[in-house]
Amino acid sequence: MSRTPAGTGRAARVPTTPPTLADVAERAGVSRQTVSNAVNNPDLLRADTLARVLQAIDDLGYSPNRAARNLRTRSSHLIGMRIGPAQEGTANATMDRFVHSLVETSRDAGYHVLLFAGDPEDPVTGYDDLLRSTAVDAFVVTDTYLGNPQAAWLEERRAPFVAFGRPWDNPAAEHPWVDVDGASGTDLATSYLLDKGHQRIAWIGWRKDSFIGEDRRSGWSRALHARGLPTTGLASRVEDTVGSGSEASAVLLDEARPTAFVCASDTLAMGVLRTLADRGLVPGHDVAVIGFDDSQVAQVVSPGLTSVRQPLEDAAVEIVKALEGLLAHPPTVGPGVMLTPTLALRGTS
Amino acid sequence: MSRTPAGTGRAARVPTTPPTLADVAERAGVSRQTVSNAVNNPDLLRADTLARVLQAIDDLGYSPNRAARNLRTRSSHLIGMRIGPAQEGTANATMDRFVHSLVETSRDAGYHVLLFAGDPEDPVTGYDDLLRSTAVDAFVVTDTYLGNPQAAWLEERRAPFVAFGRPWDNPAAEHPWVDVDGASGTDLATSYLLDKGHQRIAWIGWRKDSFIGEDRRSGWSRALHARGLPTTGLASRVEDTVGSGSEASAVLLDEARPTAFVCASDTLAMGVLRTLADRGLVPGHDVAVIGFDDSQVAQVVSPGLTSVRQPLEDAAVEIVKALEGLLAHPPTVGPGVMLTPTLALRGTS
DNA sequence: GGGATCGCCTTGATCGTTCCAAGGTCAGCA
DNA sequence: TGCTGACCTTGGAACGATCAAGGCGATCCC
Repeated sequence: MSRTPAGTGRAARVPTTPPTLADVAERAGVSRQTVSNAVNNPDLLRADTLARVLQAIDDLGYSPNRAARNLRTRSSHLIGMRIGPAQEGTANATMDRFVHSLVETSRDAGYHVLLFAGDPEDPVTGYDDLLRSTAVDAFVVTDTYLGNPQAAWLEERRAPFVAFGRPWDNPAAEHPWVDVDGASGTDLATSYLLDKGHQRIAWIGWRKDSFIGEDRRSGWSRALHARGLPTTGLASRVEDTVGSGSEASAVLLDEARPTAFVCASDTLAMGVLRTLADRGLVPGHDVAVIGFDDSQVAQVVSPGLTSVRQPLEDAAVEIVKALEGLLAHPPTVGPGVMLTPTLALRGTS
Repeated sequence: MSRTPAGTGRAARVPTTPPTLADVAERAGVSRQTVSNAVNNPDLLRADTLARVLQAIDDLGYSPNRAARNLRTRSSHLIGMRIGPAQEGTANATMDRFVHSLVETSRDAGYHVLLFAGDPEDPVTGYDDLLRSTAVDAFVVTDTYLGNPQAAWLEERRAPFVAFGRPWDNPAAEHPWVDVDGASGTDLATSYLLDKGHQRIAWIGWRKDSFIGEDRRSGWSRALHARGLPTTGLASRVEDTVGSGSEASAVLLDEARPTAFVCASDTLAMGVLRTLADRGLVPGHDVAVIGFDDSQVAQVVSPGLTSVRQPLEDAAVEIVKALEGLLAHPPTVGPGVMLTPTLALRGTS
């Protein structure tokens, strides 16, 4: 659509400053404000004037200076999101998949995503500075694994933000949030296994202080109880590492003789697969295994790890929707949004 | 260090506008410029004045308005980076690990990372708008798999950018770049296997039109030739999928009887592992396998996939260094930087 | 025909910061 | 006392956009 100004002369192009509203106005023979309107409120202009201005904009390759616009409108059309260091040794790339979705979705809404890092010890670093310098319009808060200090902190400061993760430790929180129903996901997985005839389905999850872990666990027990089956002795809670998953599954196999495992993460599920391999058991045939997160590991490992998949694309869409409400005039805050995961079926189940 | 203004009164805090330079100046009893200097050129102030101003800044919780500063200084302290959609079905999370490193490194240099998405068909979408609206100071260009149209495009526009990936199709390019020496990595892997006594080491790589693929392949053949060993019949070029890797390794095992595989990616290596499992061969014992990228898959799969690891943290550091040179006054462009990968040893070798 | 109304465009002020050039203060020295 | 120079400090003017209000024809209506 747009074109470079004045030909493609390769040689002496001075590093000139980009054209401004005033330049466009002069070329089109109108005032600055008219050009501004052509960009932001085209309806206000007569058709022929609009055409003339747009032509001038195109000729000059004009694009509104972001800094000036931000200053005047007090908004940056930037959404801040803090990312922690990449976790090695686990299969969890959920955050990265989510970032991709968020970037694409927010682009359609006219926003860009600004990433920032913070001290892993202090969940609040980084937010403060961006907020006070009005560098971003809002935040997306993600790491809500254990409670959510950022949310409380931001809420107190009246900073606009949307949480990806429900307010576990404060159900009365008033900020908008979007979350994936983990219990529903593990229920789905467990019910699927039950339908295939499994009766003894074990659970390997995280430490008890993880809200998310307990939520996922509840879906497993719910599904079993719904069919009148016991859960006693079939559950284990460990760290989120392959080794822990392997050990836990070994113990469970010896003591409870399950025919299937549902795990709180793909990492743990990989541990189960290791134990099965050690014992010469064929996953999907002798013992079924289902993980959580549908990581790349689940996708490329043989024979393919069945896994609960979070609808991160939908989550991004809902989050951007909530952000738009939050930044509208007047701001609107809808109820929390809960999304249902799906089951990515593969060889291990 | 900084503190919230005026206590923690929870109730009636009006959504007030943040303090400005003028507010700080008034409180400290000095002029705006003096406050500005306190922030940007503290050396210019007398010690007692500086202390007084800093106190006022702290009291008010002042932070310079980014938009205003950007407008005046014509710089945003933002680095743009385009990300493509997350690739499903492959083990490649290199980009994500790199993004994490880049965000952390650039924070230390006073920059934030702005992510944007673009039409996968057109490698140039997105850059144009950010550039003309002066939304970012510079770009980091990553997807340089096949040639590098973005680089040429940006170069023509005199936009500051650093490429992660050498200018394959134009060695005379004058932009700064940082890259990882893939050939050195596969040489390292191959030599390691040779040292362990392997004589017949196969290669599974990508299509011939991939510069990166051919580079990595050259390290393998270089290492073999260095010991006077032939490469004929030991190489295969396929798509980057698990299935392709599996098929290729099956054929190679039948026809060339290699005792080890070096692969252009972890995805392909996972394919080799699948074939070995199908044939009852034990990886690391019967046949050695080495992948490339040290993905999470390599880390969690059993018995652990040996893999060439790119020093992405170092790459981020070098790139930020190059960016700082590019944005200095006057700008400086150093020579391209080539980094050497390492070998992450695990069970398959 | 006169006044109100409407559509369309223009003008001046403003957002919060940094740059610029000039102004102020004070000690040191003759 | 008056001058010089070093050192801080100061007000005014940008940066490039949008907001608020106003001008100015043409149209409408009684």
